[in-house]
Amino acid sequence: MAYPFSEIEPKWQKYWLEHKLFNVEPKTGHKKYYVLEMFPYPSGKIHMGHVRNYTIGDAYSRYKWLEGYKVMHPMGFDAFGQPAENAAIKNNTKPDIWTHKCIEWMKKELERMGYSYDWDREVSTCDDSYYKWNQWIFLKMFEQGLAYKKGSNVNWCPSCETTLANEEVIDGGCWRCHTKVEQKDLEQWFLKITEYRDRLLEDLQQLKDWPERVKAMQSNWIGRSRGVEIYFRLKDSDKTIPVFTTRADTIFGATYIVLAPEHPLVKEIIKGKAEEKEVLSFIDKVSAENKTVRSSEDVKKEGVFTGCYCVNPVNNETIPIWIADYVLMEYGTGAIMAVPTHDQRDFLFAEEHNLPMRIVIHGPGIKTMDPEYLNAAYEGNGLQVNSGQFNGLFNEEAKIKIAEWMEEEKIGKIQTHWRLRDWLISRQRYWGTPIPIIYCQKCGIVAVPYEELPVKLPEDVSFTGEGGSPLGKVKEFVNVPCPKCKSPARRETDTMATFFDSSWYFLRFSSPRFNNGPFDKEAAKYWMPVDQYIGGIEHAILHLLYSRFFTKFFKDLNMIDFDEPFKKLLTQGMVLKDGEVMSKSRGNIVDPDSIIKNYGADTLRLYILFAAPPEVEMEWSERGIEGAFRFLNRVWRLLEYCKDQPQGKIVSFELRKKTHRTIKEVSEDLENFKFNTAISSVMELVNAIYQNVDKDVSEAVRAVILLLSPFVPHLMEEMWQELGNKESILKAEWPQYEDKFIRESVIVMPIQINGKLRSKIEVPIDISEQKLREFVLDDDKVKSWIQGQVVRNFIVVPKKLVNIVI
RNA sequence: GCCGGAGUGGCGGAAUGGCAGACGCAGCAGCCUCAAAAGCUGCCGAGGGCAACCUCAUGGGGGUUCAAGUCCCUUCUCCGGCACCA
Repeated sequence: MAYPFSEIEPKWQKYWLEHKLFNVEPKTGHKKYYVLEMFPYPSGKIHMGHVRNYTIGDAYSRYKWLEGYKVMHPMGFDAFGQPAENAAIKNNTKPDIWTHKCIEWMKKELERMGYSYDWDREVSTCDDSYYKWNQWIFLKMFEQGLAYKKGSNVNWCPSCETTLANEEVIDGGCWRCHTKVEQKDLEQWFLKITEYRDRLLEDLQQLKDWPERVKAMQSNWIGRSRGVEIYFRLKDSDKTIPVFTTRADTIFGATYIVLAPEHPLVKEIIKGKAEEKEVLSFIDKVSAENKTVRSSEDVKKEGVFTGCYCVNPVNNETIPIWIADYVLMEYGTGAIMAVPTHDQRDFLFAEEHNLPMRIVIHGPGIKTMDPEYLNAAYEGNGLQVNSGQFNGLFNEEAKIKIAEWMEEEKIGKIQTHWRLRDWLISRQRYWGTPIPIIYCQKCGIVAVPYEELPVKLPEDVSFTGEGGSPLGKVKEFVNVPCPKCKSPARRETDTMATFFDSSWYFLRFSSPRFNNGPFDKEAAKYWMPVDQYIGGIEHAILHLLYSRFFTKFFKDLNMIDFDEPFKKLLTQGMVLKDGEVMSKSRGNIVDPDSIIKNYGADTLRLYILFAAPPEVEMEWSERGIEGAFRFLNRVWRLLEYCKDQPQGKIVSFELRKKTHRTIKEVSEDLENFKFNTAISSVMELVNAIYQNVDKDVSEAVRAVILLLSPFVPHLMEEMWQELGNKESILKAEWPQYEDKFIRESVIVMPIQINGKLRSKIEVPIDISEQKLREFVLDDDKVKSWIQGQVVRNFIVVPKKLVNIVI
């Protein structure tokens, strides 16, 4: 008979909720802990990804409770966003009605999993009590010049009919619908995240408990490159062309320069030259080419000579100016110095067009100084040659010396280039936070006064699905007086990207009902930073970068006193089915509901933690679920050996040892999120109990119940109560192991001969080396192995093993 | 190309430089049963041997060490990020 999970689980869920066991308030003298999982978009249904994410957080959170911490473990909903608009059109309803219904369903699903949330702290970003503070933050940024509007070439998703941030473009497609992103010239709102680029990069070093790959991804995205801007004067002119290089050490080898075809100087310098026609037709050809085609790697590098020359400022050499398609206007200055001997792209281009070369770095592998014999550029390190007063220096050193010298001579400037661009946050959608700005004919761009916040989303909006910003069609919303001069003005009809909402929700949780600001300074001081954050790797750049930016902004406003919002980060792996991500289109979704129905939430929780370490991908297996279920039934039946037992049953010392060791192992594993091995240790203990059912197993069973309770909370509450405990297991203490059971008096010592295991002998743990040697050499197997051979070495690793070298 | 991560049985996965494969899944055998299910017990990397046991084995090749899945060098493959980025 399977254990009655469908009765046990709802019973305890109700109990936890009614007794408010997970509600916390700041309290002096208590250790606080803040566990947070990335809050979901309320689609109405949870999927296995949620289950994995939230089960990891819940197990850890419950463990921290038992350890004696006051654990804040909140949950909320990232409730703005496009799917609600689409659903509203499809189901002929309104986004807010739809969203609130979804939130209700979703909450029920989360409750059915037995998660330990403090529901009193719940927030939804679509409530005006929340988005009011989005607007407040926006206005603070606007005041500081960190939020600004500008016209530029922006990413446009034709399917979502809205703009996208650079971070939202994945492989040239929209992050949500994968539609190919187009470019459009539009006036849009940006946040000056670039103002924080140094700190966003440098502070990554503080994040000791973040995964390397996340830090690497952010660092790549921010993309700092240090180098020198060098000024090449045009021959017979006062004009200069700046080029950017990270290899100032190769400047003496620059034998020509190359401009991007779009470079503004090109048309000017070729005017009247014999080459003008050819150059213009080349420019036409390149501009007709698709941008992605042009930047793909295997396309041959093409270019033409402009007929113009410039002067290399370090040696006054006159060198030709070319234009080529492999130089991009978007990066650096749109112009490069070409050093074919030490840059492979320049090398290929120079060979193709028969341009001169000169070696300036002498690497260890280079035998001749004659570039004629090169068949590839040498991009490694070496000593400077043909480099004037820098000859003989190691190039890495020369790189710095040359840069400094160029600055002194005013022929160059040390510079840093960044890949990170400002964050485009305006969206031409309805279901988001209205941007609190009014446009006045006389006063220009005017901020909505703080006391008029929130600018509420109008409710009676018709969704036709025919495109264009829906808010623009609501006259009462758009037409307002200017806050300054009271003359008729027009309200901004774009809304904020939803990533704005999620960039600070972790702070809101510390004081979710606070109405004098986005969060209460004191509460934030107590709870923040988040001690443990858990979520998917897909947010490695987007959400995590934006949240770090907001945190630094709040620090600059003196609202908080720390730099980084998330102390420790765990990125959980995806749940796969048959080697692929579960998705509707693949039709391989396993619905958590059906698993709960057939096996219970405890089984699902146990399985998902046991099947793989949390940070790696896990393959879904129905057999695995059955195994987990089998194990829980086995645990449930342990009660038979605890209740109504005959008096005078003997306590097994071996079992006590196993029990205390298990406590030690599970505690250590939990600290390191090694749920899979923690569970396997408990499984071993359960196996050991079944080997000892004729003895008194009560201590061991009690340990099993406590150790499993973070993973399997409902069943363990039930068993805890069955053992006669009156209070919730959450009021119990995490078990402590006793040293005397961990220490061994006798151990089985493996004996290796030449590193290979040949025998084992049982010896007292504190045996002297002399005694041990005697025992070992007296062992029959050892004798037969070393028979007639000389023992060259006798290595004893105390309490570990013996290795005899013969 | 640069940066980050990973390669261990049929499968998921264990191993502070010290007995490779814990635990689970699948498989095989037995017990229980009229029978089945459930449960319980045992076996379960490959090759050799009646057996005791031996040999090989952690992507490949070198090295350090008494001892390497683990450290170093090199190489291959896969996954992720960035990239004609100067």
